[in-house]
Formats: sequence, C-alpha cells, structure tokens
Amino acid sequence: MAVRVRIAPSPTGLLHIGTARTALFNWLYARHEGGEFRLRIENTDTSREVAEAVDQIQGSLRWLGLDWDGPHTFQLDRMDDCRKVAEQLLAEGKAYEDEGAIRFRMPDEGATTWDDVVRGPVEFQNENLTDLVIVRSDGRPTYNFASPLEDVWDGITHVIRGDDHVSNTPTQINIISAVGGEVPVYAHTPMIYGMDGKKLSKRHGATGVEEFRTAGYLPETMVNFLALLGWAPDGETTLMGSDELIERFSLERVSPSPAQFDYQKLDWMNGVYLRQLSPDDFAHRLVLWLGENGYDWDAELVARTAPIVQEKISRLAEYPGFAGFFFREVEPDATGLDGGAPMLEAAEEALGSLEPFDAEAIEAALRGAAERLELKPRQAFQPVRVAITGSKVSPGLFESIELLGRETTLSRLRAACASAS
RNA sequence: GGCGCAUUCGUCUAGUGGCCUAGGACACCGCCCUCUCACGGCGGCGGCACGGGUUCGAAUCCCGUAUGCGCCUCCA
Repeated sequence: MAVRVRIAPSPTGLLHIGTARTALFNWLYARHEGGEFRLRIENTDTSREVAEAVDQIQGSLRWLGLDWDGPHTFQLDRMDDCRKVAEQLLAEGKAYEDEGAIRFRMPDEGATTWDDVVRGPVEFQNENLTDLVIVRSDGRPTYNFASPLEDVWDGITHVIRGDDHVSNTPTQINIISAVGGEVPVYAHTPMIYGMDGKKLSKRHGATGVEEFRTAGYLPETMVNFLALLGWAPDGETTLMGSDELIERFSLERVSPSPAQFDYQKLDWMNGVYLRQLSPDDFAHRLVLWLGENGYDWDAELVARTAPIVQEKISRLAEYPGFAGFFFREVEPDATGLDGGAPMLEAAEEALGSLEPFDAEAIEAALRGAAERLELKPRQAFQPVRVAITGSKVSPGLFESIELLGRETTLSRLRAACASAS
C-alpha cells in the first residue's frame, strides 16, 4: 500500500516550530517513500481568526518548501460524519449516553499494544483506559474521536506525530478497531525543548516559523536544522539540503529521546548557508527580506553592498545594523573617535583628490597616511571606521569607502574631525 | 497520585557485546591569519545518570533507583 501521511495542526496562531518539525518528518518520509503528504486543519469552529491562522500555517509550510498533496481538509467539515459514527456505536452498544454526552466503552481486560516505529513495542493495560467522551453534550465530537476517524477516512498509513500523543494512542486504536478501520503504523517523535529543558516557549526566543523568517533565517537552514533534532543519518554529516534529506531520511533512525533547541547552533548553520549563496542570490534574498520588513532602501545599492557583508553576518536581520550607514546618516560612537583627529585630517586630505577612488587606491592612500603619522594600522583605521560607519564594527573599511563615494566620505570625516577635537 | 516515555561531552548526536584509552558538529578556551567584526586554519577542555547483575568482555543485554518529561479535559 502506498504511504500516506498527514500533518494536522490546529489553527491557533503561528505555526509552532515543534509542529513544523513534525510536518518536516512527515514530509521527508512521504517524499522518501514516494507517498502522499496531506494537510488537515483540526478546527472545531470557523472564524476570521481561524482563516488567518490557516493562511499563516500554509504560508509557513510553503516557505519551508513543504508542499502538501491534494486540497487541505477541515475537521469541522466532518463533524456530521463523526456524529453518525457515534450513533452507530450507540446502536451497537459500543457506546452509551452519559449526561447528554456519548461515551465510548473501552475494553476493561487485556492490553492495547502497538509497535511504534520510533519507540518499539508499547503496551497499555486496558483497565487503565477510561471511557472516552466521543460526543459532547452540545453535540460536538471530541478530538480523540474525530482524529482517528479522519485518519481512517483519509487512508492514512503512518501517523507520525509528537510523543505527547503516546497516551492517546491506545484510546485511538480502540476507536479505529470499533469502527472496523485499519490501524495505521504509529511513529511518535520526541518533543523539542528550550535550552533549559522546559517546553519551548516565548521566553526562549522565537517559537513560530514566521518569527524565524523575520529574524533572517533561511528556509534551507530551518529545514536542515529541524531535521537534525531527533534524527541523524550518521555521526558525521550535519549539512544537508532537502534532496539529500529526502534520500537519507528514515523513521527507524529517529531518536526516542527529546532534543533541546540550540539557537547558537542555528545561527552558525544559517551563517554557513548565507555564505554558501551565490553573491547574486544573497543580494536577492537581502532585498526581499528588507522589503518584507519595512525597509525601502535602494535595491541597487543593497545589491552592491551585499558582497562585503555576506561573510560577516549570520542572519539577514543583522544587515540594517551592520550596513545601515550606507543608507542613512551616522552618529559616530564618540569613544571610537578619541584622539583620532590627526588621522581623520590626514584621511580627508589623502582621499580628497584620490584617483581612481577604488578600494585598492583608498587602502594605499590610508596606509600611507598612517605611516606618516607613525600609527599602527589598527590604531589609525579605527577612528576612520567610526567616522565613516558610525561603529567600531563594520564591513571592510576600504570597500565601504569606495561604495559610499567620495562626497559622503569626506563630509563624514569632516564632521567627525570637528567633534573629535 | 495513576499510567506511560526518556536518560552518551553544556547542546545536537554516532555507537545495537570486543573496531571505544567513546567519534563528529555547535558552544567555550588558546594560538595563527587580520583594518574592526566575521570567515578560515591549528590545538584544547569536556560525556556513557547511579547501583546491582549476565558475560572471558557492556555505552551497548536484564533488574532496581534517581531525575526529567508527557498524558490522565465534555482541550487539541
């Protein structure tokens, strides 16, 4: 039978990074097996908030490159079908009414077992299973009833989900058996925690896929990083693109123990992917990111400055702080100007009529000026850097000056010189 | 509390009885490169939760303890 899996997020706000990881595992498995990956929205009401959340979820999945097969479905659309099944169960004596609700009769002897692909054999004593409310007194089916039914109706062959559902599984298996459905294969993946071992939440940093996008992470970074949380192809490989991930992914190699989300490693990996981009592609992504985040900076200038920034930053969001001096006036950090007046004057003079005004010539001119003042390069260049870029940390000085142009450079040198003396 | 799951460097992990004086990566520390910051190169620090077994031999198998987490809702 062809593999068919699904991701079933509930439409509450942003797509959580943990859900995204689960989606990724499902997607990798489906693509590896040549199967289908479905998207099912587990909504219990329909509202504007839900519609927006669905857009968010789809946007995040698309951004990550996780394409789903067929149209997405809504749990809400199948409420009537769920109720019909409940009536049937009632008629067969497999369920009973209880204060207006309908409860499913769980077996009270023996055990419910399954062979979890990630965790091996799992067994629950049936005596510990409580009779599940399958339809509330207001007529709405419950999650633990609707979800397994939908898996049956959709022909889901493998349920790959977070291990917070392990305890729900025996209940769901009993529901499926009662309606004569085929029990899917289960694979419970470990959860993701913050660096303090607690559930990943706001105080750890970004938790929604959209937030990582805004922070300037690349989708290929997120996919690679997330894949490595609870899975590894071997002990060596860490950098893998989607194609390689699809080729090498297997559920058997998913680890059963939880993983902590290491933002530092994410930053490192994003830096690797950023540097790996061709200069044009890097510039393109920068321009897009800036546009999406409210910067109306000249795209052509962004593209020209991109190369000297590419290997300096690890997230696109660092660009404005790092290269903003190309686009707006600077307020030099006074502590970086201290005692720099002589060099600033010398620089102004050396660059005043320099031809050609390119990085190579600029470097030669400034080194010459430093030599005449008997200053070490790092001492000499710091005030110039601060005057030009406003900061002690910047892209290469000479290239920056070339791109900034003679006029702006000279006026910034003059302004800094005035405030330094 | 009941039930269940998990436990290899700070973190992600490799490891399925001898190849392990436990390998890789991130982080950290030091050195080199260097106009700052990065990048890059070299080196270092650092771990099998604990206690019993089984075995000629255990990170690997069994039992117990501890710790953490999840579920126990007419939430999803």
